[in-house]
Amino acid sequence: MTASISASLLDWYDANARDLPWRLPPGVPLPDDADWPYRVWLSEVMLQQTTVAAVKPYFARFTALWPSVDALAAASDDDVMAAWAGLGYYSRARNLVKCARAVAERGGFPATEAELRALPGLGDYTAAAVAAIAFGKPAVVVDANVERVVARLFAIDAPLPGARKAIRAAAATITPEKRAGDFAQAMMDLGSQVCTGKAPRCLLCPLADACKGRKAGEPARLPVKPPKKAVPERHGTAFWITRRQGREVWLVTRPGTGMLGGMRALPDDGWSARADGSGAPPLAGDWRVLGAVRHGFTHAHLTLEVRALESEGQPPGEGQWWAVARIGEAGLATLFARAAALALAGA
DNA sequence: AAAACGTGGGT
DNA sequence: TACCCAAGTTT
Repeated sequence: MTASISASLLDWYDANARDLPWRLPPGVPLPDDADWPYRVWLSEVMLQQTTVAAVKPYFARFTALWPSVDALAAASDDDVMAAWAGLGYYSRARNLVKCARAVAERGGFPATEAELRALPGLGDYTAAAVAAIAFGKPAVVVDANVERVVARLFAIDAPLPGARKAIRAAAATITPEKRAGDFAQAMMDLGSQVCTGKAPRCLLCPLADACKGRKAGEPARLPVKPPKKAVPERHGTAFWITRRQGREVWLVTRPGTGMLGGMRALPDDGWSARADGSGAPPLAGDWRVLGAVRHGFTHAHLTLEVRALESEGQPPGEGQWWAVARIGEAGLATLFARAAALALAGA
């Protein structure tokens, strides 16, 4: 019974697998090549909480700039952070570099789930995914897609996150010894294309006959999720400080932890997800209000006012003058890229 | 254990 | 428009 589930799913995958830049076609043996685990790992980290469409151009750029884990390990933090700009969850990029250096140091990626799990930025999901997809290990790979598919398949009604243990145990019963990587990716393809959150396409599902959630009537209500918290509204100010008739702008590097940590940015008034900014500019002067940018984070919505000043002196603290013509290469996170766009439009 | 941590696309 | 949420990890 459970064996027939994995067999049905793999048959479906053989016919319906998505063609993705980091993926082998179904059934193709694992390459005996050190760059293969690197590409799997890189794609998995990029895909954490991030859509396939968003990842594609970043994966292409990273693999062109740094074709191997050794190349990435040798890159500067600044270059990697700048290349990650716009993808979000920047702690991933900070951990990416740490992980690359650790892996280069030990001479390649480890092949076991436990060793992978000990690397920076690899949690339960990513360690299992790399073990299965890069090394063919029969690891139990559970992401949000698998949670949804399994909760429905076995009609697990307990609410998340409490249901995770039961979901994982159920997932383990259908994980095959062979083609573990294909199986993991098949579950994720099924979850993203067929067993979708809102309107599952049960008529196209290779597991419909076995699905207890479908039998029970309302597969779309599973898995049961906890109520969502309200997202606070915050206000802050960013400062566009120029010299040389607006040809250079003052940029800072944000602290290594916290929001947009380690990213180059415009100076601001200390706003955070927890509190509004002070509004206080870093320099006295005749500031011009250029407008505001609205930006949604996971746990706060921000209105960022943008003020501009052509300055004689240097602002206090660490920072650098950056050619405005090259602002696109500064590696600004989307929030500050929008603020910069506003400044350039109003200049 | 709960909260922090980005962004863009879909509905 | 507003809300949802996607191949999660860290503290």
